[in-house]
Amino acid sequence: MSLAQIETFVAVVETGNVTRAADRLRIAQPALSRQIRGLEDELGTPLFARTSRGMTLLPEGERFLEHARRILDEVAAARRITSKR
Amino acid sequence: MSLAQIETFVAVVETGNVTRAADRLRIAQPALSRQIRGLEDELGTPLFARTSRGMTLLPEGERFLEHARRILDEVAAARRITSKR
DNA sequence: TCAAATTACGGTCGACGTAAGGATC
DNA sequence: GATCCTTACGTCGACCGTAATTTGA
Repeated sequence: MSLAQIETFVAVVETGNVTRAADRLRIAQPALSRQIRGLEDELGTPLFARTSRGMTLLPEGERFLEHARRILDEVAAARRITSKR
Repeated sequence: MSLAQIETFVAVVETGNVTRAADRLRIAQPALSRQIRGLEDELGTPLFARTSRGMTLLPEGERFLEHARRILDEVAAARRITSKR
């Protein structure tokens, strides 16, 4: 699991769509698609249902999302340890 | 910043020593040393003081450590979303 | 047939390990 | 001189982007 995968996951959740998530993160769709796939493989369960309109969260994805957001928040805070005051 | 760097950082804090941290994580010392250096470079501040006995945390390192532990805890929890019940 | 995701494929860049180098006691 | 950490250097694997393929409305 990588921070890039977690950021990607959240972007897909928020855009509902791999294409728009890729635009937002400025990387190509296939790279993003592979990151999601790799994450699901590692967890051993799908996080999204693929529809013809895009990706929608499954219950496992909802649970993962809670942790993902906390991780990204903590990472952002960790980056700021130096700029306090 | 990567999860590997964060894990490495915590291992160095807990062992007080790059050599023992490398043993614990089963990677070579230079790789571990580079991860710490890269982390410090990215943050723009040293996290450890280098002594002849090993590495001791600086105040910035103490602050980083709080976030690092929460990140690793959340990652562990995120990995477990699938094994609930 | 359009819009979406995925798979194939080749290239590049990062990160590793071994080995050598410094520094401190 | 022993015990740390760091720098040098060559190699290999992971990940990216372009292009082709697949799937569904």
